[in-house]
Amino acid sequence: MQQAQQVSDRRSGRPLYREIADDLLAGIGQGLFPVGTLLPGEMELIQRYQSSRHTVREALRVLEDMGIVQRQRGRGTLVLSPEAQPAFVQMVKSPEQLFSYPADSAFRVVSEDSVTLSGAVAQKLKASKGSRWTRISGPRMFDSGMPVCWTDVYVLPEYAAIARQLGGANSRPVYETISKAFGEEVQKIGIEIYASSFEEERAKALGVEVGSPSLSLCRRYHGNKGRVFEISVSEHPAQNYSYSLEFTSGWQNAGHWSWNK
Amino acid sequence: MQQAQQVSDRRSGRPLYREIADDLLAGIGQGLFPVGTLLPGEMELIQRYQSSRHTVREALRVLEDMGIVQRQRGRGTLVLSPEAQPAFVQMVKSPEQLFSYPADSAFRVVSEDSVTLSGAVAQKLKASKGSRWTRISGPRMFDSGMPVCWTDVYVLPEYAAIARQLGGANSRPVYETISKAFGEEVQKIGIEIYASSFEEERAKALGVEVGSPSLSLCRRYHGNKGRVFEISVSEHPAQNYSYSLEFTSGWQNAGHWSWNK
DNA sequence: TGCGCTAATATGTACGGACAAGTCGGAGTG
DNA sequence: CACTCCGACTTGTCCGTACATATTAGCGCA
Repeated sequence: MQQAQQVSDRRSGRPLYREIADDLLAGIGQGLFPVGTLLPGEMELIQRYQSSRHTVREALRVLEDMGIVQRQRGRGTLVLSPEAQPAFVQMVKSPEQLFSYPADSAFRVVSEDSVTLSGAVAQKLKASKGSRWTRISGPRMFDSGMPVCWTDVYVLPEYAAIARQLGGANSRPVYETISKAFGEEVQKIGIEIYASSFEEERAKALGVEVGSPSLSLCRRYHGNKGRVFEISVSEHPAQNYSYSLEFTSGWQNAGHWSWNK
Repeated sequence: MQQAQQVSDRRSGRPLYREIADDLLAGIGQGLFPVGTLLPGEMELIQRYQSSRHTVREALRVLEDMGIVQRQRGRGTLVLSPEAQPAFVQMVKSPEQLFSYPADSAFRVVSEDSVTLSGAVAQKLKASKGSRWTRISGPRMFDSGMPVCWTDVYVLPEYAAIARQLGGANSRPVYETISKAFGEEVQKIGIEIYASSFEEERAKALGVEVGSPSLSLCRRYHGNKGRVFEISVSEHPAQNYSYSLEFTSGWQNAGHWSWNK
């Protein structure tokens, strides 16, 4: 069936380049073109499918956009993955949207200290036990006086200086402040969401009942070489905070970045 | 500068189609082609840049992959966004991973009834007040007896029949069962996460303390024409459940889905 | 006014050709 | 044996053409 000299009847209503892509995909899935090997060259595919180079390249482009293959000039088309990976993708225009802190709220720094992570905290932050961080803590309140959350921000000791730039008039996210000051480019953000309940001290600071449910978000920011340079933990009163996401059906894709040297 | 008769010198080392894409991008950013309007047609761009249709289309394809424009046969190229949007993208290979329910757990249906949404519930589900749904409720437990969560699944009345296929041996997600049985293709999934505390009835069913914190997830599944066909609400005991996400810097992309009817 | 048909226009698909540029192995040379 | 260079091969870029198909506006007609 697959790899026939010609792709079936051509009355399917599907474009030829899609038929070819499907056929190649099936061939990859069946092990005709194992992962890690090179696909037949364009010229060979042209003969195989009795088609034009343009059409064959269009088919290969589809596979590339799906993340199935990777093409490289002068070398060939490398098989990366055995099957189509329809992916649900969430889009966030900027890391800022991962915060979604209300604009009419402000962060107030109440403490800044240097800490060495104990086992329990290290596990919660997914950081290595014994590592040293500068911790900046305080509540975020609406201008109206309503509490937004309590936040603990952990940054690398060498970035401790940014503590003085936070709070008050500066409503920019911490990662952005660090990014500008030290040239860290955010490459990845990990978020963990869990529920808990407020212990006494923080409940008092936010003016909520002790033991009332809280929604906590732990965000880990990876910088230039994948190194985690900031971890923040925010604890929100449950009744006025929720976190929403939206995923859209699509393909994974890796394309159109600047290969140019 | 932008929209010159020819794109600068062509000695930049960058491919012509990228130069054209950059030029169009600059034009969009400067308001020459406002968001919501149509870009000049391919033929006009060919004249403008003194290039071939193939090259112009390649440039437009770049913009489309970046999410800047959307192309539509017979209509034109619509400007969607004013600028390149390096986006943080979360990839989930399949909607199934949005569940991440442990394999060694099972859903037990304890009730199935037809409900008309009251204002409060409708607001929580983000559905219209007064709309009718079939609600399937029950706990999900580990094989060991530990509670995973309590789940309320709301499906369109015409899909009520799937209730009989749930629970017990069928550990597949509800959306998948509906998808197969009725041909709904999941196009979008919205998730809202919030914290709450267990009320008596469910606390008893799951064997947790009344009033203990819970992590709740409300998932809304959009089907063929964007219509919501399933809403599920899961309430997890906080101490043994967290939700984690990972975002990677990349391009937003929307391509190669099956437009085919 | 409202409807349906038609023509113009836009993008999608598919064919053809040519040259550029990167990769890799083998022939040739020291 | 190690190194360089060259040529074969592969994908990238770019040009040309033709026809298919979806959309829309406008015309004609009831």
